[in-house]
Amino acid sequence: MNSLTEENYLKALFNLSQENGEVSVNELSKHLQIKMPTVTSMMKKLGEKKLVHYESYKPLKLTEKGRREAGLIIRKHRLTEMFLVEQMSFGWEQVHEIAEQIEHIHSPEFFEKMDELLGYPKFDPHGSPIPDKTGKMEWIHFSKLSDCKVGDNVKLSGVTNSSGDFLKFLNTRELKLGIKIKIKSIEKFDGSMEVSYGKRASEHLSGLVCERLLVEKE
Amino acid sequence: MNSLTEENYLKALFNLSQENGEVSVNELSKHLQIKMPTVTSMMKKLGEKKLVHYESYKPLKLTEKGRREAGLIIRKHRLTEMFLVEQMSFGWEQVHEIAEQIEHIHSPEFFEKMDELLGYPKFDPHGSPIPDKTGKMEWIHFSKLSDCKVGDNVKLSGVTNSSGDFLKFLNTRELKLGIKIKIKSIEKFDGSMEVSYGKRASEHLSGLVCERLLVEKE
DNA sequence: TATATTTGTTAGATTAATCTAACTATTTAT
DNA sequence: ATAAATAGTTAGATTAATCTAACAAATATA
Repeated sequence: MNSLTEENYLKALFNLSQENGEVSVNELSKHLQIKMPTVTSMMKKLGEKKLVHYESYKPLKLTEKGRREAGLIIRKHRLTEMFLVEQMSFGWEQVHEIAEQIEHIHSPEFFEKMDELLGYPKFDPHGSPIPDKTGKMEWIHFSKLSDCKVGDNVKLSGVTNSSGDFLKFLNTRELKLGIKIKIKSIEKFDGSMEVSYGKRASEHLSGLVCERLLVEKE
Repeated sequence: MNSLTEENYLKALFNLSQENGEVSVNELSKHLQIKMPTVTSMMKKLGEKKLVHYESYKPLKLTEKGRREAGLIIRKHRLTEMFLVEQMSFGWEQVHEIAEQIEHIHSPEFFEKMDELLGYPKFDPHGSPIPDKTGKMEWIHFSKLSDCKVGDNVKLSGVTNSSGDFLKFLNTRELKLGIKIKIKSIEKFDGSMEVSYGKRASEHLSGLVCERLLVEKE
């Protein structure tokens, strides 16, 4: 059994290694806001538990076992977010903080029931995939809105940032998952876009926002 | 903010002091399965935080503040049990373990929402009263079935023990809250009873079981 | 390549929560 | 009323998770 603290390290490693599979001590330290020596010693401990491949001065990598355990924590987190939105009518901007705590509950039956009540969802309210019961996660190929071209018609399918402030901003613009967006023009130097969607004929989205919106091309 | 550990001491004190308002270090130690010296030192700490009246060799008493904070934890526990039974269709024998963990979640909105979805319940699935938002709990005057007389017609309104085994036993006998029970005879020397209820014309209940069933006289 | 910067590790201290062993106070029973 | 039993406390050790200070390795830069 892993401690709550260990679970948080595993989860952070899982999330950070999404790109290249490797994470530096420094990166992990910054992400968790925990000083590097503390991270080093935890990595040694997780190394002994065969959850992380640890060697001095080498980048960190989760083992297969580590990836599985981390995936299961993230599964609990995302199922919880979905449950809060779908069954308890929370807004998608409210659920991260609560799920951050509930993901550490030890009760297979509890999450099994959530999954069942939700109809075995594949994505959470922010469009992130929910790992399966073995901790495995299908990786998805959504594009960033910022990588699209003028004239593209796309479907908003996810966000790369679940901070309350960002999601509240999207709420004010009626930007929710599933809507169709048409790109009317792109401002080269700052990456901002002029788009239309729903009842909004013309909206300006900053480069930062476009970077954070994940879309599927039709 | 109290730690999870502190919360568990507060809750235990609250539950144990239901009778006389005072608890011995020994009692608390046994209940929590934590050695007495550890309990003593935690009591000093809670004393400094003004949650407990602590004096060497004197019985322990929660302060007003301590009683409020403990009541709020128990509120979260009981709301959770109710939510698990009513909204997630768990059995009443399954919910204690899960609620034991969820009671430590810090999120007023989460429990507020539960309360609302449940229609502001006053009792949990085992018939225990749910403290209000200020941590105050109405004390209730249910009698034990074992204190009733032959011929009494009573309503089963609560249980004093929420262990899975006991509740599963009640399930097998179709004994659930709300049913009407008629006492047909009492065995003096062991306190066991012959009763009838629902479709069961004659059932034998041991003295131990009768001690644990709370009823309201008509 | 030599130096400076950044990254990572070691050593040692701190805090919370726990324990055991030894001692003291209170309560119970003869 | 004294001895025995029970309850409570003190002292000191342990473990997990954190920190700072000092040092070492790796990387970037001049």
